[in-house]
Amino acid sequence: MSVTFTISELAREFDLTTRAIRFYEDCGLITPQRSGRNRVYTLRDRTRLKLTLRGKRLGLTLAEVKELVDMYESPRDTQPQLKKFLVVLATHREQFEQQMADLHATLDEVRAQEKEARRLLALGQKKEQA
Amino acid sequence: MSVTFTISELAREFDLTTRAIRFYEDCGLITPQRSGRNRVYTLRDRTRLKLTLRGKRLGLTLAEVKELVDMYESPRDTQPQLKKFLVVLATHREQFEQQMADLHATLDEVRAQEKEARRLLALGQKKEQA
DNA sequence: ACTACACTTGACGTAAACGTCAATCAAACC
DNA sequence: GGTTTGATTGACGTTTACGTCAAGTGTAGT
Repeated sequence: MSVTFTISELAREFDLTTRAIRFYEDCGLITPQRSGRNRVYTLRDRTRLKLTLRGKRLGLTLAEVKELVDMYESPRDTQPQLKKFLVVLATHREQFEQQMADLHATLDEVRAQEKEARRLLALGQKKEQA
Repeated sequence: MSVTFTISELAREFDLTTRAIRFYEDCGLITPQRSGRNRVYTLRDRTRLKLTLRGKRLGLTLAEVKELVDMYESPRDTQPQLKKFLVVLATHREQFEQQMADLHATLDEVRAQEKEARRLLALGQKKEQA
């Protein structure tokens, strides 16, 4: 059976233009097969596309996304490969943990502002009633 | 007393070029005073610069950062202002919460990969001893 | 056979976020 | 008073991530 997708199916699903999807291919993020001239996307392509968009939402460049996603599928047979893999992973993890801290701080501030604004709003509406 | 900074002091502290700092000024993110031709930065400018960099690490555009940071200092005297403020805040919060979910998922995956790689590495080193 | 529609490649355009000169200016040291 | 040192304002260049035509190809419907 093997599920496949056309480029416009994926475009609709993820709210992208076909141009964007082809661009991701140029960057090596997805490598669809062909049926004649036309691209044929597999579930693996769809997954990588999804990972790409998640990476984008995190502010990664497409090159960074590629490094990450490729790594998940890279060979780790030899000891040196494993060691290098661990080094790169640690680098990425530190960056993500920094981002997590930034995100926590920002969300805390946003929530505090919301709380204060709701307080002021309620206070104002009380006055209106009087 | 009132603490002030020169552009290169800030550049050193935050590991930026002076060009970048001036560019942030062009975007309206900081509005330093002048001493003759030279820019003079206050603690407020420094804070806004710090917020700018945090926003950048989260993948926000400078325009988005400006919207956020400006909002924190915007007037919230009237009811309509407060309501609009709350709407914008909610929008931002949703985006950040999505990002938080993305970040959690990504970090989980990175940690899982690290764990597996460490396992394989230890396993391989055992073999070497034999 | 003609049309419509989806897909293709190719090329140029664009916004964001600076980098990288160049020319100038002003204060400060020797 | 010449010269480093650090600041200024342009102005053009660059990378990333696509948008936007243009022109052609392939297949399905009438």
